[in-house]
Amino acid sequence: MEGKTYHTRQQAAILGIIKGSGEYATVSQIAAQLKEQGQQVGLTTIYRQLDKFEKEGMVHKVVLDGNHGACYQYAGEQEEDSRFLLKCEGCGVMIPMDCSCMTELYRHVRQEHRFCINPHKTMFYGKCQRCAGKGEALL
Amino acid sequence: MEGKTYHTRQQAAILGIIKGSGEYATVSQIAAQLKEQGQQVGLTTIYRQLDKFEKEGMVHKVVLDGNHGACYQYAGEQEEDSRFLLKCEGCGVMIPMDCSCMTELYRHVRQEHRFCINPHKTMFYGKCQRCAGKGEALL
DNA sequence: TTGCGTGCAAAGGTTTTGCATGGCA
DNA sequence: TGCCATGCAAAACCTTTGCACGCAA
Repeated sequence: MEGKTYHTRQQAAILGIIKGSGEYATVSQIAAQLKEQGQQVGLTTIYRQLDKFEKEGMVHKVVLDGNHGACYQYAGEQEEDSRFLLKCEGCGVMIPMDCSCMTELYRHVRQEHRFCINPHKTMFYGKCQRCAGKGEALL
Repeated sequence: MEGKTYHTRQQAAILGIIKGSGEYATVSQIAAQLKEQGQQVGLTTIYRQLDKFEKEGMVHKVVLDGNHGACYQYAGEQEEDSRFLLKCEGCGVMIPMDCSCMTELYRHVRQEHRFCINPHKTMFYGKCQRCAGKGEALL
């Protein structure tokens, strides 16, 4: 059902990057970090490796408005259904959150709405405290 | 604070399309529908009008993984904080939902997490009942 | 008449694909 | 040695920008 796979220098390097920074990173950011390390890796390879990692569930992919390019994050241990992502429409910052209220919500949606949510792609847009405070002034 | 704006044939045509279908539509889909109606409108114009509409709150913009291009929907009356969007990772269908549980969640996040969510961009990914049933078989 | 709106062309990004080469097992 | 992985180049997309012209007010 599944062809064999090889372990390569590039694969290890990419994995090292996204494991290292627990943050969400775009393909170009990953490429830049690899370059800094002297580990030159082609963009195509990064795309293909991340796609594979995502299918395996090893990394999570999130597509955001405002950003250029999708964001990827190492899945790692955080095997909780209580995580979710906030992205501020004001300053663009991304804030990962963790709260049991989400576990509750997921259960509700699954039971009442017959839809099984993938917690790792949950995305909320809105305003962080600072930006909400500014009102609509400078957007 | 705000320059004057003109009403144009193109603006009316675009608004007509997104008002007509309550569904989410991409720019290219809108362009295609306009063409069908014999209402030729340049892509640039569609982008600029939708951007303006979004800033005015007249339409909502959502960026999705799997889709090519952002999706826009007429805001219309639905002035409720209880709506949210589900996108099935299996078959790609988008399911709008409406449930008071979200109003509750938004309040919680605002009070406990100091983040003010924009309800119209809320996006959940997951599996609809049919696709969840299929297990991981295909895909 | 004024100046916003339009649309073409071109540029700027990200992502995908084809294909020859490289390298793991 | 077999075959997946790589990476370059090119293509395919979506989206934005510059600029001259059109048109609403």
